[in-house]
Amino acid sequence: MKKKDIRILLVDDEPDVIEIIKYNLDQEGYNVKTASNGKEALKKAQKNTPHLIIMDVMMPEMDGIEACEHLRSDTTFNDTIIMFLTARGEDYSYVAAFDAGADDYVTKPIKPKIIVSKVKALLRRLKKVEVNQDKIQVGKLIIDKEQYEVTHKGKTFSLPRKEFELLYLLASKSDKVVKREKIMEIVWGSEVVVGDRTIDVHIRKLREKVGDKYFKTVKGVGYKFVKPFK
Amino acid sequence: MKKKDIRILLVDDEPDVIEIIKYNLDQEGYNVKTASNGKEALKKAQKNTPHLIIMDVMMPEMDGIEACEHLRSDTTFNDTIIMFLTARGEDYSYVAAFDAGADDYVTKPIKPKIIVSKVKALLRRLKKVEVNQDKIQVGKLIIDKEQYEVTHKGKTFSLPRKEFELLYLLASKSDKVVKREKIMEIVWGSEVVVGDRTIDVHIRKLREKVGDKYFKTVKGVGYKFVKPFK
DNA sequence: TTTTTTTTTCATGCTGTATTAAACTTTACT
DNA sequence: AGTAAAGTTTAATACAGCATGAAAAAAAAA
Repeated sequence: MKKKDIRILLVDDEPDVIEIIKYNLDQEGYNVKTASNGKEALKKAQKNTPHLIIMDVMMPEMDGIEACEHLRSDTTFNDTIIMFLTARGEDYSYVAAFDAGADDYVTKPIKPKIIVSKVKALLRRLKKVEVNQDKIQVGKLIIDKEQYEVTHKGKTFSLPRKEFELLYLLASKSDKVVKREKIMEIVWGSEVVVGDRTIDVHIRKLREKVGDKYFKTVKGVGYKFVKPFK
Repeated sequence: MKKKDIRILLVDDEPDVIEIIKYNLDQEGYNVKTASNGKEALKKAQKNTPHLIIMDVMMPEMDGIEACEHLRSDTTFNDTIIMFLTARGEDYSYVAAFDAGADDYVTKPIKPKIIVSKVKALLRRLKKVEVNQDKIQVGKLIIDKEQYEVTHKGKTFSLPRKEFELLYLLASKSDKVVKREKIMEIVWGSEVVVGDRTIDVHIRKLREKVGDKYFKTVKGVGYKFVKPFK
């Protein structure tokens, strides 16, 4: 995932704090939204599903602890990391914050360097969570068998079953030729008898929808999924 | 996972620090091992694969940063959370620690309450994966298995058993396709033989009652519960 | 029991997918 | 180059798979 695709929600009632942190995170290239209290934060979070929420504890309308509890009860935000900001010396807040489900805690005054460092560390974890065995990524192409969806250059679309399975098969053995008989066996099953042209036609569809360059035909043998740059 | 099955490795060269933290974590019921320098820590970690390592930065033999780098280069410890301890005022260490792959950072002097709180917060993620909650919230939809009730946009209503179980199954795997056979197996049980259309009809009921947008059909495969805003 | 609710089946029509046929193009080989 | 074999492409057709309405069957409630 690219930095600009990482969504951060910054919540504080003090505009100064917002400004300085936003500036530093913008510099790093993150996608930063802001809110000025817990209630607004919840709304924006619903729309946005941020990867990371940096939130002041003390705020009007709804404080950070309460907002955090709300977020933690919604599975939508299971993977959202919540980091709190607070003034020094409110020790009990530590406990309350972590009990509410916070992942991290920073005391004011803010040191931008530290915030950025922490953000990087917290997001490192995010990347690991993303891993899912049924997902193949080749260059800009992501094939997700769990969701039965394909993402190509940022656009997500679904494919008919046979087409999807054919694509998945080829991509999972990328750069290796898959023999026609093998394709037949796996995508169509060994009992079903369909003509040989059927495979061709499905390949054709994939070339249309996904991109010609990915599919190389090896005459007399089968097809090969290739990484276009290599 | 039970608390006593959560392995924590505590690394510090000062016996006093070890003692006070170990005491508090023992109280909480965690399985705590200790080491007094980085080298020893690596050895014990290899044997033990801890879930969490709490480690002093400054130590003889091998310091925490170096140990952390070693650990981070070994995929065995991909899921191990590393938390650093250090004396106050060494700001630069923050950055070094996080760059080495630390997940968290606590400054001495140690406040046991805070350590325990942080430990809980860090381990919450670990647990979440396994906890079998019987209340799911996805966006504005709350599904309560204990009450067999659903709350949607503030309105609460109950659903017939099969409908509820189907909804629960799909929502608990939201964004993932659940195959028809899987649905059949879980909602109806492997012995019962009912027609394939039965599933369709129940989906229809859910679409009527809960909202069309949540349910996506994946032809030839099954159904998928989607978060509408995404 | 009767009544109501829930679950399942069935029939129909529609949509998009899978398949085949056929004409055309490329590749491999003599 | 000439020819056969293999693959591509287009279009036409068959049909799987599902939504839908209605209604029977089963289970629960009254």
